Amino acid sequence: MPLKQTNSIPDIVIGRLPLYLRALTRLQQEGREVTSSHELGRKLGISSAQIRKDLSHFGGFGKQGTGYQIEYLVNKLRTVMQVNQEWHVALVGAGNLGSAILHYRGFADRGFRIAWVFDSDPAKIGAHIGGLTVQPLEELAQTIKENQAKLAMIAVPAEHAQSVANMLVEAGVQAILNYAPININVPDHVMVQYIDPVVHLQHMTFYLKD
Amino acid sequence: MPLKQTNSIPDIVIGRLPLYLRALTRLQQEGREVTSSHELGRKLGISSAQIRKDLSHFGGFGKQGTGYQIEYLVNKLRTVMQVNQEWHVALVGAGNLGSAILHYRGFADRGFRIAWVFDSDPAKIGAHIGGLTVQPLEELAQTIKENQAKLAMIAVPAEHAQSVANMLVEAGVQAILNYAPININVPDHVMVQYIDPVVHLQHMTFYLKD
DNA sequence: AACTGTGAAGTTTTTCACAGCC
DNA sequence: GGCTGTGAAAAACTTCACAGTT
Repeated sequence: MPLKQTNSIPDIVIGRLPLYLRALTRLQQEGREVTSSHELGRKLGISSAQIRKDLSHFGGFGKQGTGYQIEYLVNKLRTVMQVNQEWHVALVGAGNLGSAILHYRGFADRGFRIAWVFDSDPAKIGAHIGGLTVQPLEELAQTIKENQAKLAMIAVPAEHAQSVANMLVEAGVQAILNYAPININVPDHVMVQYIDPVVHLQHMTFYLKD
Repeated sequence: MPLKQTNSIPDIVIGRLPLYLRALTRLQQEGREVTSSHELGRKLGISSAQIRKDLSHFGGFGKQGTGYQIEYLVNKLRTVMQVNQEWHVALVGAGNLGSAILHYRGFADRGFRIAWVFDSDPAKIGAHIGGLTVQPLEELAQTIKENQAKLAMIAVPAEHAQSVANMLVEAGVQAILNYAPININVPDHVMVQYIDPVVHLQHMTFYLKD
C-alpha cells in the first residue's frame, strides 16, 4: 500500500498519473503536439474534469483556449513521478515468470532497468538471461545494500514470497512489485503493489451472463 | 471498464472479492477452518468493517461470536464470482509474454484455462506451446464464435492491441484482459482490464525519496 | 470559440459504533 | 467475550458549472 502523507495529493490521483503519461507518450509517438483534457479523457475513459483537476494539483500545465502542450506535460509528469531518471530494479525469481519479465522490452524507455536477478535454484544460478547473470539468493542483501537499490519485483512461488519480501525489506528496498498471488506483510515505510491476472479475470466474470 | 448496473453492488466491492477469495483459499491450504473479519483485514490491509460490509452485500455469511467458516465462504464467493466453473480463455499473442502466460500454472485452480492461442507471425503458427497449438489470427473469429468464448487476453505489441481488440469484440468476446501498455476502446457492453507493471512502478516511484 | 482551473455541489466509499447473537 | 451485520456519520472522490484566458 502506498504511503499516505497528510495534507498531500490523494494517492488515487498519483495512481492515474502513469496512465496519463502512457497515453501522452503515445500521442507524442503519433506526432501530435497538443491535446486537451477532453481528448485524453476520451482515450482513457475518464471525465475531462477529473483530468484537469488531477493535473492542477501539480500546477497549471495547460493553456486556456488551447489545451496541453504534450511534450511539456510529459516532461512535467516524468519529473513529478521521478521517472526522468533510470531506476535500477532487482528481480527475485528466474523461473518462467522471471524470465519473461527479463525479456520484456517495455521497461527500458519508461524509466526502469532490471539490474540484478536472484534465484535459489542451483540449476539456475550462473545462467545468463536477458543480458544478466542469475545470482544466488545469498547475495541479495549485499548486492542491494551496496547499490542502494530501492525497487524490487518478486516472481517466486507464493510460498516463498513472504520470506523474499522480508529479505528485501531487511536489505533496504522501499517499493516492491509482487507477482506472486499472495498478500505480503511489510513495514509501513515499504510500499507493495500487486500483479495478479486472475484477480482481474475474476473481477470480470462476476458480470458475465451465463 | 466494468459494467455499472444501477441499483446494484458497487464495482469497487466486486473488485475486492477476488482478494478475499485468494486470502481465504490460502488459509484453507494452511488447514484453517474459521477466520474473522479482523484476521482477513490484517492480512489484506483492509479494515474489518469494510470486509464485513462487503460480504454482507451477498448475505450473512458469518456467525456472530465465531467468525466465518472458511470453506463455506470460499464456496459462496466462488459462486458469486461465477468461478465455480472453468472459463475457457482465448490468448492473442505468442511472443515472450504470450508464452509466459501459457506456461503460468496459476490459472488452472482458480477458474480459468487458456484454451486457444493466436498469432499473426507465420513463424509461430503451428508451434506447440504449453500444450496448445498456435493458430493463425485468421481463425480467431470462427474459433471464438464456435466455442462462444467470453474471455480473452491480449499479449501483442501496443500497436496491434486495438485491432486485435476489435476482432475480439466483433467475435463476441465480453471481457478482455489487456497486457499491452495502451488503452483500447471497446463498446460499452465489453469490459477491459489492464496489466501494466510500469504503471505500478511509476505509481511507487512518486513516493520514493532521493 | 475553445479550453483550463477551480470552488461548490453531489455522489460514493469508508469508518464508526453499537445492537444482537453465539 | 468475541464477533457479525448495519444504520448513521464522516471522509474521500467526482462532477458540475462557470469565471477567466487565449
